[in-house]
Amino acid sequence: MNVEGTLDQDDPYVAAPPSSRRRGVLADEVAGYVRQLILTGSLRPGTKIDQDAVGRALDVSRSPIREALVVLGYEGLLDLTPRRGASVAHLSREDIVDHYELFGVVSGRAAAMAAELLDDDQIRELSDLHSRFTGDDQKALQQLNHDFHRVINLAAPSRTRWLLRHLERTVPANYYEFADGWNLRAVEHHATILEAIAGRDPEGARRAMEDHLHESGVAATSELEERGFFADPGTGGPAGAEQ
Amino acid sequence: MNVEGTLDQDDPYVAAPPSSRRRGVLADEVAGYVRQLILTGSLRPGTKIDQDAVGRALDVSRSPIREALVVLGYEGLLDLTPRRGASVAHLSREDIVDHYELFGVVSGRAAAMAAELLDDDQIRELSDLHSRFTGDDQKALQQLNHDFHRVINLAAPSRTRWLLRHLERTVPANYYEFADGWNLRAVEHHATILEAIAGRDPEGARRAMEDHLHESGVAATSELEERGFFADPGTGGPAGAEQ
DNA sequence: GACTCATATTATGCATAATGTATTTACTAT
DNA sequence: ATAGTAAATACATTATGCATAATATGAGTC
Repeated sequence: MNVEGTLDQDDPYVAAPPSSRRRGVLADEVAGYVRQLILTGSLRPGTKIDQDAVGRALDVSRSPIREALVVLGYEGLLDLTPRRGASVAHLSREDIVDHYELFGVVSGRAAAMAAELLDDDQIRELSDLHSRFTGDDQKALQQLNHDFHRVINLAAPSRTRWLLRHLERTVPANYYEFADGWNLRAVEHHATILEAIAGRDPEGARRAMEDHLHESGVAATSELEERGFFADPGTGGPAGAEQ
Repeated sequence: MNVEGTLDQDDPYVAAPPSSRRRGVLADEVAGYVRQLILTGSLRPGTKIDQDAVGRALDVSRSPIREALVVLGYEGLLDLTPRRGASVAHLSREDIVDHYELFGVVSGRAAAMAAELLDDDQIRELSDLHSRFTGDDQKALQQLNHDFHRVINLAAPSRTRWLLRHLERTVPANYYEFADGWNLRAVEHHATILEAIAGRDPEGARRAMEDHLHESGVAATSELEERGFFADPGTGGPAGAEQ
């Protein structure tokens, strides 16, 4: 049927990444691929995932695809229905905000522990990372931001770090977060957090971190809004039209 | 069920459930099965998962097993190494305590929202569930406990509920929790929580819930301790004895 | 013309086979 | 005897085939 040219209309499964062909992580690649499609809005909420189409796009079989779908289901990005396959979950603005709020209370816990447990070397490292947080290079900023939080999270026990990784992965925004003037706000927030930690003020650090994540959620939501991520077909629209 | 005889060394993959043969949920069954083996201590930390053995025990093929292992990996119960399969994660006392602490901050958030948002009917239902929390029937107590928390969590947004389900599933203790005098303590805790919610006191509800989960963690840890769940050589270190 | 039921088609889920990689074992050379 | 290397084995991972549930299509009836 679809030899190759018949994907013009609406076939979101287009980009066929380089055939890394490295075994053992195919499922991860597939998960990343589908995650991107979802978080960038290429796959709209409610859309069914066509396993064969994914397989064709990435040139892999259904085994790794299946594992990837299970993972994305656990991340909350897909709804898995037993004999009906997977479909893109409906993520509302409230869900995004809530997600960041959760991120906030867990990160806040880590920050409070950091204020008590980090040694002077680590605080110096934190300060150093903070001072380098300038420029326009999105990739670099993202890396610095990641490292900054990483040093803080080192003070938390492993289970907390595990949950933070989990929450971080599932956030639909990491990709665009530092657009506009957001990085300026982030620097201010980081300064407040750093100050509280250096001042050995656990509750202050917790509050600062919670605020930071809260505002991150607001920023992420409006960013996603602009990208048309919440493109409801409107509850008014009848159901028969979507593909 | 199957936990009694020689399950330590030889072949932990003993119980072969009836061949339900119902499609679409095989992976869930496998996940539940392996989860039980881990949480009951039949599979010790560091043990490699023998996929063929699981397949033989449950009479299923590799596909659903693989999906189950991916899930358990995401739950933190298994360590998945790319080309080296899955092995049981090392869960320390600190991990368990930490897990309940996380459970606490998220549940606390839900409880605080419940104090603000639950209507009178729901509070009555909560009170009713609470008053029925007596007797010795473990199953019934577990169900009542579950319902009690469920009503509270209804006040939280869906993402929070999702995370709570996630955290609940991963707790190595649900199975034995109400042993000993723990249910008496739980009743007291629930009374305090209920009081705060009925009194429209968000912060009180949060604190009460966090305390509840904290003590749950302590109880769970000692319960697991008694069952020999932490049967590693002391915190010192697992020298190269394990396989 | 709308609805119901039967049939055909599609796609999901599981089993099995094939493939490649890590690990162990055997052998040789120093 | 030991270290290094190469063959062999075991096993994780991916691909493919097949049975079945779900969905779409069309005929027949009210």
